[in-house]
Amino acid sequence: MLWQRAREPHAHRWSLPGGGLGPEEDVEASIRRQLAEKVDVRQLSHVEQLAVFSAPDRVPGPRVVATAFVGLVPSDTDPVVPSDTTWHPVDALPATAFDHEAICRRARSRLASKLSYTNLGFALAPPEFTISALRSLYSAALGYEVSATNLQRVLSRRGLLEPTGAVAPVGPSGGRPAALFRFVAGRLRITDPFAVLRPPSSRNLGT
Amino acid sequence: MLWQRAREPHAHRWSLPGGGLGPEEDVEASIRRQLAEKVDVRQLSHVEQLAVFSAPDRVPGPRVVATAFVGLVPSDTDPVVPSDTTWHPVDALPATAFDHEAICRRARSRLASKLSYTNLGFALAPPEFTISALRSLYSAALGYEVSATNLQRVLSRRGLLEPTGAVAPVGPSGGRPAALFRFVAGRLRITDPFAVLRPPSSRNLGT
DNA sequence: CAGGTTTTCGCCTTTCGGTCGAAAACGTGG
DNA sequence: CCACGTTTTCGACCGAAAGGCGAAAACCTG
Repeated sequence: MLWQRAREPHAHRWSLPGGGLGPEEDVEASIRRQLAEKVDVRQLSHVEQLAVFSAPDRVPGPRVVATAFVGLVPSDTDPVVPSDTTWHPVDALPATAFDHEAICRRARSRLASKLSYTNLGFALAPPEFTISALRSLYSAALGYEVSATNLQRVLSRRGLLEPTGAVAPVGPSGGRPAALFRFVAGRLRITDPFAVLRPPSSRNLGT
Repeated sequence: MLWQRAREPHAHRWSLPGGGLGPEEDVEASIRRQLAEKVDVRQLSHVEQLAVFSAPDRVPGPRVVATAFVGLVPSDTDPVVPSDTTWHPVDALPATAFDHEAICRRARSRLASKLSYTNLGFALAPPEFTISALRSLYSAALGYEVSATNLQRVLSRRGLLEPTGAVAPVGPSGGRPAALFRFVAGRLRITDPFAVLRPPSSRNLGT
């Protein structure tokens, strides 16, 4: 989500939301406050620090050190945004201001990595979804196609997926109606990565 | 590596090395400069940003926003340090200043996670090592025992390990002399994590 | 040379991930 | 109402990865 700068520097270029750190807040409170001016922050399903960007010349004029965050919203949310603000596909960004394109690339890389070895998928998915919808989400976020069969098995084995019992309405071209799933409650915050080199005799999975 | 504060605030408590950001440097250059006052920074095998700590009351007096880094040195290095500075086991930290204990815990957690799904092990190991020495390193960093057999197999399969041909001198109680290994050159920087949910038909491993 | 110690290696089992194709469950059009 | 296309689901198979175990190897000491 970018907004188009009206004034110099970098007028007309697109910019990440953000702003100065207030005296009574930490950086996460600050970014949530900045975002609240753009969207309904209650729709944020996940927020995490990305990195500090501090090159002396990253912005013209006085030195500005930025703490970049990754904020995710479920794919079904279409928040109302101000007129200068729109969503852009991360693969086709417009001309961006300052180092914001590099920040976006880092964020995209972080997302792709964490999708694979954590339960972060919950943050991208709507409350209920079909496996093929989830497959599309993962494929888009990872940048390559994944198998629906395998995706379902891997997430299920990790104890993340749960069938709702309902089925989705069928599409215009027919086909078997898809079962609806949700991420299990209690796994809606990011947890430990799924590690290799486990402790010996760890028969603790799936719970 | 902590140094003991001589003056208030938090006199006599132990503190992470660090300091202010200079006008002509980014945060990584800054932390390397700060560390250079304590140790030989050429021994640093890996440096990465950890997180920003920015609670308004994290230090008394004017607000200080800190960008914390993780810096690793190989286990065989014993750098000369100033008289106020010593190494401490991360499981038994002394009384620390400010929020530095929380920072250490986060760093420890980050290290344990990354050891598992990246090639970060190279940063902890000396240039040459035996498998059991490496096993000790991994066990200490992860906080639980790992199998030497499995560790060697996993790292070998990832193409990270290479035998030197030499063997280590035997210990006082005898036993078969251990073969020496090294991390393969070219893998001495952190690379992409080893991901699950791979793209279809990716026959690209081991190279 | 017997006994103790440590490392190494091969074998086995389990788990995991990837692939494929058949079957199921819908529409639609003759 | 039946043949056909479409989409989803599921089971089966396979290879790769990881964990576990014990025998063998290679050293010491007495």
